[in-house]
Amino acid sequence: MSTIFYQQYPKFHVAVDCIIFGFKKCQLKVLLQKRPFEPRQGEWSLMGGFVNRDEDIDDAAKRVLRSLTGLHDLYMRQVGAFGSVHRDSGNRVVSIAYFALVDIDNVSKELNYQNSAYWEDVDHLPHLLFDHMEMINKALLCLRTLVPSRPVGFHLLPPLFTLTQLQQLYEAILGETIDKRNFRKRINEMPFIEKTEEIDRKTSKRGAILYRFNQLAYQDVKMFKL
Amino acid sequence: MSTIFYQQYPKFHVAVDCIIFGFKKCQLKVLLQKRPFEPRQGEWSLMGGFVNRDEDIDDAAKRVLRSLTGLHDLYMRQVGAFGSVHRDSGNRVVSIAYFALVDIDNVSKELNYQNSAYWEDVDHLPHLLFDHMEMINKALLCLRTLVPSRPVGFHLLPPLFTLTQLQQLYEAILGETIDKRNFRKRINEMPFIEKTEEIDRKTSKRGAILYRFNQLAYQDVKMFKL
DNA sequence: TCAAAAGTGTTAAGTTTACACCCATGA
DNA sequence: TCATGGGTGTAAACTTAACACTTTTGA
Repeated sequence: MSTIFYQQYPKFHVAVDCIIFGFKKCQLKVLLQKRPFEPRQGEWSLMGGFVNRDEDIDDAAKRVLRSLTGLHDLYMRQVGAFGSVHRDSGNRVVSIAYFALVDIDNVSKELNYQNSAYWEDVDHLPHLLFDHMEMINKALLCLRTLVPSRPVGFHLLPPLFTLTQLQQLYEAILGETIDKRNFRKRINEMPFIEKTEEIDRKTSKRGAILYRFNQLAYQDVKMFKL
Repeated sequence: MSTIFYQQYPKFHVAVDCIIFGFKKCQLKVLLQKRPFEPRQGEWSLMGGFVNRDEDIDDAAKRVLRSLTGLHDLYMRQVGAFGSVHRDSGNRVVSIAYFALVDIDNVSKELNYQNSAYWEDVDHLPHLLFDHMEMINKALLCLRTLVPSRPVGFHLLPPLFTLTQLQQLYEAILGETIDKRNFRKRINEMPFIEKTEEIDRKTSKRGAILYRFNQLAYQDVKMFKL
């Protein structure tokens, strides 16, 4: 074909970097890697990987996410492309950042261990390699913009959750306290957040009703506000 | 350095594609190119270009934008990276989309002509090359999300504008009609949208007061709502 | 003199916020 | 029996939405 046209132009390494968010003990967390190889071995970084020749960039991100979590279907969105000339000290690499939301207990501890990956609180992050902090900040911005108007927070929780857990999740993401009664009033108005028969007894003596997010019921309504 | 590490990984062409928005006659418009070269000569497309070896991707976008508009400092934001394997029928190309907002009368008609570029209404777009329509749709989404909470619309207007123009701009971007009195009430509460002494007589017999957006005054307030 | 766009306030409806006490249970 | 987290409603403040007529002037 007309591939000759393209030959005069330079080529670049293209990578993906993944910001994996989790939630535990009222804290929003990111999965960081203590880089297990050179260059810059031992430094904190996001988990990344190069895009393969016959692989969509989204699929490269899925592959990297899977390799670190063991999860196949997770919520993932592109954050953006990072392409400063000297962003990677080793070579010119254009990297595309993705963020993912996972239920932290579903993530393979085995794979985390193998990859020297650890959960760190988003508001106590160590110094990071290259422009990875910038990537996290942009991902956080995406998340904070998305979360009040789309029911995405549920991906960070187990399938059954209490309203207290849900509220603490929103407080952690948005960085502000929410009035308990107002919060529950709003949640109760959403037909796709369903009360179950189950009771959680782990966090209180009295026990708390467990709720479930019903994706199908949400399809009918398609409206969510904080 | 440790560049050996990178050598085993594939390299790709990296391009930028620019969605240039303008506003004229109550219509939001995009600058499209009738592709003047092979492959796919004659098809409608966004204006794009390959990233140079020692060029930040943002700078590549600025270069392309300048080459088509003649403008140096324009409002520009990244939309995202597009990297499906077969998105470009010629070769594997990862493309990063940017959108820009311009005052349509500032754009060089000369350069538009040289590049076979034409302004088209966003809601009457022709069939476009590759995934360029997808890029425009994502850019529109960005714009529509941004516009009600950030004072970016002004980049689409001349330095002095009437409130009717401003309202029509918002109506065109958001695709909904706005109540005139409510709109003007809100605008009047924003100290950084300043009345001038000038009167516009082009669009009405009576004449309309011209306003100006004061970027510095906005820095102090930093709040804008619709 | 009339057509066409500019300009101007009030009221009702809806939304958001603030706020405090009782309940159930395991230790 | 008491400490802990779970659960519940109302009223005031604020924000948003709906609505119609007068002004100016060039043709």
